[in-house]
Amino acid sequence: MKLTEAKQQFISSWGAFGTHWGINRTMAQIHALLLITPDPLTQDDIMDQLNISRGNTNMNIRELINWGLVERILLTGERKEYFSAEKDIWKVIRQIVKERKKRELEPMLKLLDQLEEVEGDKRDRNVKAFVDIVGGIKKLGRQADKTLDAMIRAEESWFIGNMIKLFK
Amino acid sequence: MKLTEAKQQFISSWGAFGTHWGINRTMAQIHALLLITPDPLTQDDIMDQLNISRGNTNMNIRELINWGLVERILLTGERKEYFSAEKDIWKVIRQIVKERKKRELEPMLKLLDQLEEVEGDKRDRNVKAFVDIVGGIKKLGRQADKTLDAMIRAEESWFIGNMIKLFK
DNA sequence: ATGAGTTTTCAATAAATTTTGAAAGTTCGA
DNA sequence: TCGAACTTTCAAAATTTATTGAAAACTCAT
Repeated sequence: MKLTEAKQQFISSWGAFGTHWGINRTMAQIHALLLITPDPLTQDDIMDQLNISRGNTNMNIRELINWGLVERILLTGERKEYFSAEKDIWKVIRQIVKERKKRELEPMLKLLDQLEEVEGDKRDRNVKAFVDIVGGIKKLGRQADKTLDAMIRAEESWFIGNMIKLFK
Repeated sequence: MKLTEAKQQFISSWGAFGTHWGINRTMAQIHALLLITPDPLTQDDIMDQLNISRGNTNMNIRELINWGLVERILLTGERKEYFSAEKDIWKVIRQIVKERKKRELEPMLKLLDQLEEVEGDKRDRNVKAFVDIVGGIKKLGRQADKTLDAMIRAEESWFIGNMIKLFK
C-alpha cells in the first residue's frame, strides 16, 4: 500500500471511529491528519487536504485545542498560525480520559448523589429498585473515577507493566 | 425529591449521557427506564411512559436485545411480550465493553495491521511519522484488548479489589 | 492610521439521524 | 381457517447536527 492511500484510509477510519464515540467526523479527521503529519500545518493545508471549508476547519481546530490535543504554533517571521498534534499516543489517551472524566463522569456522580436521596419507603419495591440501581452506578462510577485518576497520573511504562502483571 | 421526579431525571440524564457515547437518546432512555423498574414492561408501557411511537420503541428494544442488555420475557398465559433489563451494573458494564470491543477495537486493530505495512523508505520523515503513529496506536490497542478481555472474565469483587490495590 | 494577510463568527443550507404511524406480517386460540 | 392481538417494517416527516462561505474582526508591518 502506498503512503498516500494508507494516510487516506487512516484519516477516514479515524473519522468513522470518532462518530461511535460522540466525536464529530471532521474533528477526528483533522486530528488524524495532524497525528500522521510530522510538520505543523496551517488552516489552509488542512482545508486542502481534507476538502472542508474554512469555517468548519477553524471551529474544529479550536475544539481540538480545547481538548488539549492540538497546539497552536507560531513560527517566527511567519504571519500564519501552524497547528500540531501531540504524537505520544499514551499522552493523547490520558488527555482524552482526563477531559471526558471532567466533562461527563464527575457531573454524573454529582447527579447520582442527589437522586439517591429520593423520598419514600425503602420497602416499596419501586423505591428500592431505584435506589439500588442509582447506588450501584455510583459505586462503580466512584471506583472508575479513582482508577482513571491514577491512570492520568501514571507513566506509560508503569501503567502497562502493572496491567500486564495484573491481567496476564 | 419525589420518586416520580427522580425517575424522570434519571431517564433524561441517562439519555443525554448516551448521546455523548454514540448511543441514541431513545435507546438509552428505554434502558434507563427498564433499569429502574423492578417488573418487566410491555412495549405499550414503555411507549406510554416515554411518550414515543410504537416503531421507535420496537426498534430500540430490539437494539438493546442485540447488545445483550435487555431480555424478552414471556409470561405464561399472556399474549404480550415483556421486557426486562439486567440490573447488576457490573454485568451491564461488562456486556457493553464486550460488545464495543468486538464491534470497534478488534476491527480497528485489524486495519492498523494493514496500514503498518505501508511501502516506502523509513528514512522519509513522512513514512516514519505514519508508521510510528500507527505502531503506537496498535501497541496501546493490543494492551487494551488484553486488559478488557481480563476484565470481561473478571468477577466484580476481584476486579475492584485489584484496582484498589493497584491504584490506591 | 492604513490595509493586506489572517482568523473568527454565524445565519443559512445541507446532511445525517431519529421518529412517526400506518400497513404488512406474525402468532395463536377457538 | 379465521380473526383478534400483537410485533415488525419502512417510507416519509421531523429533528438534530454539521458544514458552508461571506462578512466582520483582528493583527501587525509600514
